[in-house]
Amino acid sequence: MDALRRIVQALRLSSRDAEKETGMSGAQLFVLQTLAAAEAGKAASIGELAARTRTDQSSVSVVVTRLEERGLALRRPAAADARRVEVILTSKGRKIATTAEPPAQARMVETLERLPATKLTILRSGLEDLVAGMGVERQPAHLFFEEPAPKAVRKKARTTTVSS
Amino acid sequence: MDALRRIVQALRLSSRDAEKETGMSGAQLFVLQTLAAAEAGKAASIGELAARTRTDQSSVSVVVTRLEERGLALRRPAAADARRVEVILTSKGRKIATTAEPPAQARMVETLERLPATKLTILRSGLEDLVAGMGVERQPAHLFFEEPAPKAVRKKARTTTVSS
DNA sequence: CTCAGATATATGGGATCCCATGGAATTGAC
DNA sequence: GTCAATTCCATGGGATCCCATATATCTGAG
Repeated sequence: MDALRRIVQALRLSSRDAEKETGMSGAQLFVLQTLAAAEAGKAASIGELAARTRTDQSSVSVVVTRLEERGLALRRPAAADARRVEVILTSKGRKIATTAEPPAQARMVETLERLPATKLTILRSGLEDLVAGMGVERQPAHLFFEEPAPKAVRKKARTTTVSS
Repeated sequence: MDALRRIVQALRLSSRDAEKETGMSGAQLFVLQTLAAAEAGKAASIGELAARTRTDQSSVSVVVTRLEERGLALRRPAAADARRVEVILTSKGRKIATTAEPPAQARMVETLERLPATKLTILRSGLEDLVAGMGVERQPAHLFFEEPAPKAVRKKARTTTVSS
């Protein structure tokens, strides 16, 4: 738990540092990169982004507003469902999404790439156990040099947590 | 990374749930329990609590104010150094600190206790590698059924992160 | 003793997080 | 077609987080 707290704090502080350098917060960058990863010709709604980023839709809504203000993304009503908005990357936003990476995450990637395969497997398995033990829906833990996780049904995960 | 995000979100949501039940937020409870753990006859300063909880002193100051408002803790000038305040648990606060535990953390503890010893060792080692790879000062990763970590020099850790 | 540099903490500012809620749109039973 | 239930998202509210800063205090060199 203390190691987790250290990791979380380092990520937070790194996010703040990156913010100073690039003018972009960690959350904004993360949403940008999530958008870039999702756009195989397909825009993402606020709810989808929220599921992908493991945050609440209201938080994503605010972050997207910030991105809009900076010309990095824009909202467009979805054709199939007027309640939905689609979030589109601008070319400016795409450029940032494909080049920027928060330093702490980069270091985590490097560290993981240096691990022996068996250790990495067990680490993943252990984290998976933790996720499962916390009553979050059971899915393989995907580390960040793998494919993004499929969209989780966020509401359901919440329900499970409450019921425990 | 996704597993980490899930864990973090589950902890956050659990903190919110606990808040609804007990009227105490996760941060407040965590500071309370950190205080209770530290008080082998010794009060803690704001800076010490910040180091222990891996958060900024300004955040702890705000949380302690909240605890004071609720009669769970109080501030007292330190005898040896007039810049310092000591944070003292009240009996009310102590009672809560020793009985309440956020559900998600309890579930993490249970999960870890069920792991084979070898797996647990490797999990700890892997997390330690992650911490080290992120440029945080190198110390053994203590999991939460062990002794609290010694006080880290927080400023120094920050410097290391920046220099990377 | 003096004072520059360092330390401890409260406070303001801004960003993010979740909860709650309202308004608009969608869905499907009747 | 009607309408209750559900869904989607923007917005407000409150808590927490870190950075920056001001004020008070401490420390140690001169």
